[in-house]
Order: sequence, then structure tokens, then C-alpha cells
Amino acid sequence: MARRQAASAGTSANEAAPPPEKRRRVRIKPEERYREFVSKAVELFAEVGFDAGTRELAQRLDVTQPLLYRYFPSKGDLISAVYKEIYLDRWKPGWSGMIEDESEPLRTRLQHFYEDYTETIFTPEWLRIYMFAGLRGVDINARYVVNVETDLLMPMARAVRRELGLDPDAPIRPEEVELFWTLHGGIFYYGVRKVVYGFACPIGKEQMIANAVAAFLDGAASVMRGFAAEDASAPTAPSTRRRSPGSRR
Amino acid sequence: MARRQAASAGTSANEAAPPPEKRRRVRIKPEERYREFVSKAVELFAEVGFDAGTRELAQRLDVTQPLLYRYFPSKGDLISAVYKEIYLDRWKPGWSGMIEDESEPLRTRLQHFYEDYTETIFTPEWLRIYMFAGLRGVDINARYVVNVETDLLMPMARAVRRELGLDPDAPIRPEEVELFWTLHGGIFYYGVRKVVYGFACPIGKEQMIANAVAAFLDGAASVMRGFAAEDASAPTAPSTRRRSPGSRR
DNA sequence: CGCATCATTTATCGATTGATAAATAAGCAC
DNA sequence: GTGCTTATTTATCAATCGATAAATGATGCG
Repeated sequence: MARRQAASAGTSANEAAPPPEKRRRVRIKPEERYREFVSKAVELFAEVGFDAGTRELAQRLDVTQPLLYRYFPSKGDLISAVYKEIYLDRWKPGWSGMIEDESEPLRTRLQHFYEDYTETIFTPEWLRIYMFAGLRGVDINARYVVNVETDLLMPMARAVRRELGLDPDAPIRPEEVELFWTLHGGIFYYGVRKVVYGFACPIGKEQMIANAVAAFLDGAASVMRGFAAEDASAPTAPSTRRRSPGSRR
Repeated sequence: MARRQAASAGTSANEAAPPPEKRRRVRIKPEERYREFVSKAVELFAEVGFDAGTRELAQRLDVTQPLLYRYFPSKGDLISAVYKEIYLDRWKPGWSGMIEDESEPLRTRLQHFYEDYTETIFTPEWLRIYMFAGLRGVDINARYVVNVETDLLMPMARAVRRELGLDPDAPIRPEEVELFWTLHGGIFYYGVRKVVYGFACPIGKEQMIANAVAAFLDGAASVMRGFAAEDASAPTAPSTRRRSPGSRR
């Protein structure tokens, strides 16, 4: 917790930094600089968090700190650019189609989807920035979570319904979405343990996905059949608060 | 991102803080002060993160900032005390017994356990400090994760084995632990979405647990029977790398 | 080559940080 | 009440933060 101590143990003459070291000043196209900045900012913020200093970022870029303010009016704007890079640019629109495309069996589709999805998010950059952003209280994570529901979990729910011979176009119940969240969250948390907490997971990613999907699909079937039975017995007012098969009390 | 601006728009005479406001100075027993400090530090660090200032903490305690350094040699020691409060003091040793006690059906036990466990961890303080600590890279989360495995997940694995008529004393395979992690992580992530990301979960905690446990127990049964079959066909070298029933490739 | 543009650097400000030393006073023992 | 212990405050330091203004020089165009 001690402050960074004086780097060189030389004469602490109180004035004049030891190595003035004329800087080498190269000019680079603005667009390329911008990309450099955002890329390194993603890396730095993922390591340290959004409290990382602009001076440290400039040092990693081999540039002076005020130059950052030519490209980003404030540190907040730099952070917004980082958000965009992680949340928007790395999202693949093909994922929802991948889940609903019926040319392969459901289990295989989910396996392939989650292998691809986790290849995107199981990196220190993605996971750590996602967690840092969530803790900062910005609404971005809440919005991302909405995307996950509409573009990933609801397609999954429809796919499972087709598999079970249930109506895929009937409105998806909140309980169903929540059920798929447990699969999604379980897989997500594997990445957090491995990548963020540095925990040595003894099982490979593919095998973990295979087991999770297998167990989930088996178990979800009966639960979702239960949901459908409830809907059939009371077809009106389909959304609000009703018992689920496993719930007591 | 702008720095905190001058609180009062009065005369910025450059010197002399506007309200000297003699402080009221009450003496409190050291032990009680210590508890006060840790308690408020938990609250503050959970909100802001461990970069929260010692002055802000002192202000919330209605005390001056240097007083903190009489109780904690450095800010790092304060953080350690916060860790202890969250990770150690809030862990209930009875949980593992709760899972393995066979006086109730397994599904009921898991339901009750997770209701109790989530009552402990589904608070802003617990979840946010857990995430902040994990991102700081301290080993505490990795150690906590070991505790979860040995005291929660492995008891669950044994319980399910008994349920299925399998040998509960045979060594638990890594694949099995990993399988229970998906249940645990799925439930955990519900709390993160709700408490940390502020996402409005449409389903109550109890109902979500009920559905997750029901789906998982159904699905886990077949997967774990598959594990046992593999063990039976090759009883030696039980641990390393083998196919699981759901895995392709 | 000379010149203008603008990417980059130097210098610096005011605020805030963790931490230390010394002065002060609240509360208990007598 | 007197006095001692020590919990608490006042004052202050050096480092670091985000941000701004002005000086500088690399590059491309004529």
C-alpha cells in the first residue's frame, strides 16, 4: 500500500527529474493513433480498472500524457470508447441465428454457440472490463443483459420448445428466461473463476460446456413442460406470478 | 469526470477553509471504534471500491482522517480487516452439514441451503466487495472458491450420488465438481444481475432457486450416471482427462 | 527549398491522495 | 478537584491525479 518509491536511488536533489531524455516524437495518422489509444486503454483498464492513470496509459503508448486530451476531451470519453469496443464491436449478430437454425440438433447448436461466445468473452479484457463497468454502476451492463435475454436466451427458449413439441410462438414466460439464465450464468462463472480469479479449472472449456448443456437440456425439459401445463390450465393473463413445478411455500 | 468542485460558491479567498466548526470530540472505547471503522469501511468500499478515500470514510464516521491510522497502520490493513469480515465472519460452518443431512429429501435440502446461502451473499456489501476483491487480484477469491468446492459442492456431489445409489465415498471427479459449479454459478449470477447490475429480475429468489435446482437435479442425474459408468469401465487412474457423455470432438 | 499545418511535447495548475508529527482535551483514578 | 493516560484533532508533507496553455518540430505540399 506504500506509495511508489523513488525509482532511482540517486541524488534526491528535490528538483529536476534525472533523465530529461529528449523524446523521439513520431507523427502518426490520427485514426491509427485513436485505435492505438483505445486498444491500449482496453488493456490497461482491464488490468487496473478505470481508476488507472492517464499518465500510465501514455507511458505504455510511448507518448506524453496531454496528447490523450487531443483525442479524448476527457477521461470519461476515453472510457466510453472502451465500452463501445467491448460491448458493441465484439458482439456477433450471427449468434441468435446460430441458436435457432434447425439444420443441426439442439445440443450441438448450443455447444457450438457457447464455444464461440466464450471465445469472445473469456478473455481478461472482456471479463474484467465487464465486471469493472458493472461495479461502476453505469447502465451499460443492465443494457447488455437485456441483449443477452432477447438475442440469446429467448432464442434458446424457443428452440427448446420446438424440441419438446411446444408452441415456440407463445409468449416466453419470465420463469423460462430465468431458467436459461442459470445455464448462461453457470457457464459465465466458469470464465470468471478461470480468467479473473486465476483459479486452475481442471476441466477444459469444451468439456465443461458439454456437461453443462447436457445436464441443463435434460433437466430443463421437465421444468418447461411444467410451465406449458400451467399455461394450458390458465391461458389468460399469461405473465404474472404463478407457481413453478419445483417451488414450495 | 470533473474533479469535485468547490462545495460552497462563497469567496474563494484561496486560504482558510470557510467553516472551522470546532469538532465535537467524543471518546469511544477502542474495540467499539474498531468495529465501527470496519463496518463503515465495508459499506464504503462496497459502494466505491477499495480506491475510496480515507477522508471520505472518516467523514462518514464523523471523525478526522488521521484517527484511522491509530487503528490501522495503513489502508491495506483496513482492507484486510474488511476481507475478514466478509469472507470469514459471514461463512456459516453449518452449511455443509445442511447439504448432507439425509433427514429431508435432497431437493428440499438444496432449496433450503441456497435460500440461506443467498441470504448471506445477495447483499450489495458481500457481492460488490467479492467482485472488487477478485478484480484486485488478491488470492482471497481463489481461496474462497476452494472453500466452496470442498464444503459445498463436494457435499452436494456426495448427496446426489447417494440419491442415485452410487458410491458416495469414491473420489469425486473434477468433472463432477465442475458440473455443480454450473448450478452454483447460475444461482450466483442471479444475485449479481439483481444486486450489482440493478437488473429487475421478474422472478423471486425462492422460485428461481426452485427451478434451477429442479432442472439441475434432473439433468445432473444422467450426466453423473455417465461418469460412474466410465469409472466402472476403467477403475484405475480415476482422475485425468476422459470423455464425458455429452462431449463430442 | 521554403512554408504552413497540426501532431506532439514541455510546463504547470489546483485538487486529492495516503501518511506522519505534534498539539489538545475527554474521561478515569485518586 | 488534580493529574495522568490516551483517544482525538490540527497542521502539514510529498506524490499523484485530470486537465489546460503554450511552445515545438515532423511531415507534406508548393
